[in-house]
Amino acid sequence: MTLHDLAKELNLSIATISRALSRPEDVAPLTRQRVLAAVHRHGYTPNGTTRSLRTQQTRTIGVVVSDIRNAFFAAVVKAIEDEARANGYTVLICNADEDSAKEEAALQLLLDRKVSGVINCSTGANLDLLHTFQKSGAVLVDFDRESGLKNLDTVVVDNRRGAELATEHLVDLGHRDIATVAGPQHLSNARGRLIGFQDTLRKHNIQVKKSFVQYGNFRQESGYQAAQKLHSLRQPPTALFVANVEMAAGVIAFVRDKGVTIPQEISIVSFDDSFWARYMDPPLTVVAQPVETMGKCTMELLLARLRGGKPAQTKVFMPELIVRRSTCSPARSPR
Amino acid sequence: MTLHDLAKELNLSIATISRALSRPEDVAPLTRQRVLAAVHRHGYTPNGTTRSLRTQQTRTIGVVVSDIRNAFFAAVVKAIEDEARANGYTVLICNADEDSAKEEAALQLLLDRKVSGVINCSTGANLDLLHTFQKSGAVLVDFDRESGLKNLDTVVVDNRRGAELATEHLVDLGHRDIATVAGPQHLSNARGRLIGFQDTLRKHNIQVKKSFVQYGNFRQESGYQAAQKLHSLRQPPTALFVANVEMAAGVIAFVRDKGVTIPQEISIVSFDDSFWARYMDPPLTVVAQPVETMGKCTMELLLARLRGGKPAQTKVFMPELIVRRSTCSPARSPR
DNA sequence: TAACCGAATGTAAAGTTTTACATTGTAACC
DNA sequence: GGTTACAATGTAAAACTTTACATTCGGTTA
Repeated sequence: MTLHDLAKELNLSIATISRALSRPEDVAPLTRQRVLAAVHRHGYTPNGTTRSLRTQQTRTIGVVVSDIRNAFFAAVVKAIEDEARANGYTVLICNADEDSAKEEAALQLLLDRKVSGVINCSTGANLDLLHTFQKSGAVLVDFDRESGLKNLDTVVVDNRRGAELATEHLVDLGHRDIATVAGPQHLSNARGRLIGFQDTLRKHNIQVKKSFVQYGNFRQESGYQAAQKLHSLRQPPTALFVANVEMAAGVIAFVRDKGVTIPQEISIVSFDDSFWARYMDPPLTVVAQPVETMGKCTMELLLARLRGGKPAQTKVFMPELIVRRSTCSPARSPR
Repeated sequence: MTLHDLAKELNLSIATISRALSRPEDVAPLTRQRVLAAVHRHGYTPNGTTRSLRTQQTRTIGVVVSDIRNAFFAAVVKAIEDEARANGYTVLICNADEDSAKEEAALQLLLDRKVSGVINCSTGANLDLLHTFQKSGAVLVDFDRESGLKNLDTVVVDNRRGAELATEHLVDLGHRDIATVAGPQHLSNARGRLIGFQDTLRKHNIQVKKSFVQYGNFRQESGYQAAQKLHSLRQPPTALFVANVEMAAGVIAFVRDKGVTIPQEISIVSFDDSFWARYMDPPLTVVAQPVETMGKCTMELLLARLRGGKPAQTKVFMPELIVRRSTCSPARSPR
């Protein structure tokens, strides 16, 4: 059922039908009624594809996240979507799995679809594609990580500060053998978290052992492996700062497999909070990001940009340490 | 940058450019090379919107779920998306929040977008809209709940069996005062779970008290409220079967707020498993669904349907009881 | 009554791609 | 050499909507 069909049925021109739907005041009341009745009778819906073609805008925002099952991203996406929908935009979610090839595929898809904007949790690769986006007139926003591109809005948490908060907390408890499961260093957030960790230790004159810095890829399995490596060390750490929830999940899986007790044998503090962190055994001490606010803000910036005007800006949100029970003073006294 | 622009630049017709990209063998090797070079040089991407218009297919599948933050749906969506992408389809995710008005908006959006198919976790309202979909030629699949429509593929878990498993487990432990936090009864899965619960109790000659059946809406807050009501009963239950994870989260939040101990004071078994359930305090006894398999299967059915042929079918998956430590025998002896 | 006005409706173009059909040019064959 | 055949490319229509501009027609004004 198209405008054409309706026009024929009602003996009107397609223009009149179109107008009856989009600018009711431009059409005689009686005509409008007839049109509306027919539309309803046939369950007609304008073809969004064609409208996009004609109006040259898809009113769609692409969001590239690493994994929608990750509670952090799920929450962000929800916030983004609510805000988008409220403004008449649709959100297209793509999983990149922290894999630059998949990210490329996702971006290519969004490019094909001529989205109005992209919220990118970049792997840092694919700069060329992102650049193509900008040239195409799409609005780009970096979220969670900085792609390194110029002239785009950026929404991040203060990663160094978050790591400081976490590390400081461990040091305060008396730990000296503190390790970290860091994220991939090509990501700005992972770098920030590692630097915050290292700086804090140095500030307290604690040597940063190389073996105490394990690198993961922000995904669960890598957390498991990192924990494994740390555990097999001659002198394992008494405390651990994990750079994101997913890896923390992996760490916890390993620790449980091994029967290591938290926090007595190892204190754990992780970046990112989630509903479950609170009810875990033991409840997890975490560095929480204001997820909903950040998601909403991201979309607001994007929409503002779309409406034109405003120059690009960077919003840095403050993380918060939530002390629960996965951290305590070390059993063996510090050397 | 459009075909037109490229054509002008290369002094070819748009048809040739189009062919060079979509059916390389129909074009002279040299020409193809020239085209490819230009395409690459300009970062040209065919306009997906227009292509959809021309080919009359969007290669997009809409998925309507209640909340993407719900671990069950997050996992399902991931599985669906992977399978879709592997087959050249894009997935459009919509949140309905178990709210029929929001579901309507979501379906309307998908209708506008002329999606090729819809995977619907229906609230059961909006049958008319779903019907419009079918008339429009889109393929519909019911997931998790049955909309009641005829002639569509359906993927569900055996809800009665799941509830039986859970309830039987509680009865076996010696519980007689068993309550349930049921889902909204207009949803087929919620009905199945309640019936399985009731039948099992009856089978064991246990009276099903009215006050022991609390109804929630499958969302967290309603779990909290239901727990509250059960807790305030003169004679509270010693065991509880919760009909989904989200409500279980609410129940746990309440139970913790009140300082009630699990499982000593109350045994809890919930529908749906998640990574965290295992590491909670105590680890949660659950009825698990084969989430990934179900998600993948759903998409496979949909794609098969899209390719034509196959009549609609219903796949019922078997749930599995995973006993962890949130259930034990009751402290007070059964009356 | 002629001229004009405005409301209601119609006409047609544009947006970009795909593809059936048409055209061109060249090589092969008799 | 003229016909055939085929490969390469071109032409133009179609997909459906929005919208600038054009037309129609009843009524108002001088």
